[in-house]
Amino acid sequence: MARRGETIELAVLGLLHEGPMHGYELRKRLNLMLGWGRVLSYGSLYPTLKKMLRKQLIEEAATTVVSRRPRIVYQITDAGNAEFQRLMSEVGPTAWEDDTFDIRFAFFGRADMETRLRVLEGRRSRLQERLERVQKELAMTQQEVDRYAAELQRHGVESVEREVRWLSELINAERTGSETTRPDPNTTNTGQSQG
Amino acid sequence: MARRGETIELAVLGLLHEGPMHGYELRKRLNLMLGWGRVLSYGSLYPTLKKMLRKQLIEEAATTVVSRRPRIVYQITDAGNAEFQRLMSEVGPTAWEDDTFDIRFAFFGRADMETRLRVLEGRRSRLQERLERVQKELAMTQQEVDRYAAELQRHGVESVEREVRWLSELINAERTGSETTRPDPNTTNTGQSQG
DNA sequence: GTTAGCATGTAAGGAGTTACATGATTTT
DNA sequence: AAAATCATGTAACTCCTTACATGCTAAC
Repeated sequence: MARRGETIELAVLGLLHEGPMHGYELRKRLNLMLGWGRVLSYGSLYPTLKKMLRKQLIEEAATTVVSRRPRIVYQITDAGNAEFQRLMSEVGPTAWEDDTFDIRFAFFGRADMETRLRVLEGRRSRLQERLERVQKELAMTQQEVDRYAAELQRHGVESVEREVRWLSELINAERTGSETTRPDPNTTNTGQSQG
Repeated sequence: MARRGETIELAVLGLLHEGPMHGYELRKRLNLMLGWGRVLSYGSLYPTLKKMLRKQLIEEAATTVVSRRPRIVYQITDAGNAEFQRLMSEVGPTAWEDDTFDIRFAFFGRADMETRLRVLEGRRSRLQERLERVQKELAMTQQEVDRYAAELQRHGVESVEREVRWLSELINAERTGSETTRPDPNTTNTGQSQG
């Protein structure tokens, strides 16, 4: 079973799928990819790379160009590929928590449809359970909630509901095989200058 | 400067504002309040309560009814009130990260408008910076992104834009003093004890 | 009278950040 | 030549979770 710490490993394996990369670049790509929350630190990445080297999930690539800069370029091994597939198709809580779901989703292109559907549906079920639980408890604890606390609740519920709809669209798209998730290019966003 | 760990303390202080409570109840309320991410564990809460006792931010309340159950009821002290105000009005990164922003927002009813605006605007600026940074890097790294990775990006941007709009509405409501959600008769600041 | 849930705690350990330390190379 | 950024790494520390340990009380 995947411990939480394997999230970084999965991300590294997924990125190295695209081709050899060195640590610094991995960090940049990773932060861009999941930049909506935390930022991955060197103190976390480099030890992980060392560990993955030991486990032979990755290996140092032969330097093609004679060192412009002293850097260690990593590439994925066969064992690494196998581990990537194993982690991607894994079910259970670790697969649909916020962070780890995002990583998995980003690498969906390398997974088969069965896996994609399993992860998407698992995530959706989990969010729906959260919604039900909160709404039940909310109904039970019918206390005079403060205005701001109530607004936070409302906003939270709305966000999760939106996420559920997004997942449903994706699941539908997978099932029908239709490529385009959104046919209309003019959705209501494009952040106007709000003052 | 507030370390990250003071988030739980802030939450406890905010909840105890409503009245004395014991640990088990605090945990339930907290998990309901910020149930959208992690769940607070006992191993985290109880040591924090002990620590807060030592710092005299809270104290054991005299048991009014002779113990139905053996439980320790805590209530907030004057020092705790002061600390609560200090934490609420604190600026800087710790105030507008995801988790800690939610807590602060939930207790806005106990903060003055100046503080509320500062926190809301700080949070909005931060999200806008993220958006700009990501979109700039996205434009720079004009690589052929995989379909799923692109969809994840799009969804992420959309979510943050939505959050920014939400914050803008709230800021506007604060400024005009209009209470769009409901006309709440009295949510006066400077938390009144109920006893 | 036994199960389920209330209630409080501790010990061990995981996961990751911060701060530190070092040096090369590109840009100004 | 200086500053910025690229690039790698380590040590200490923080925060929190998991798992364990204990016992009460309400309900069936």
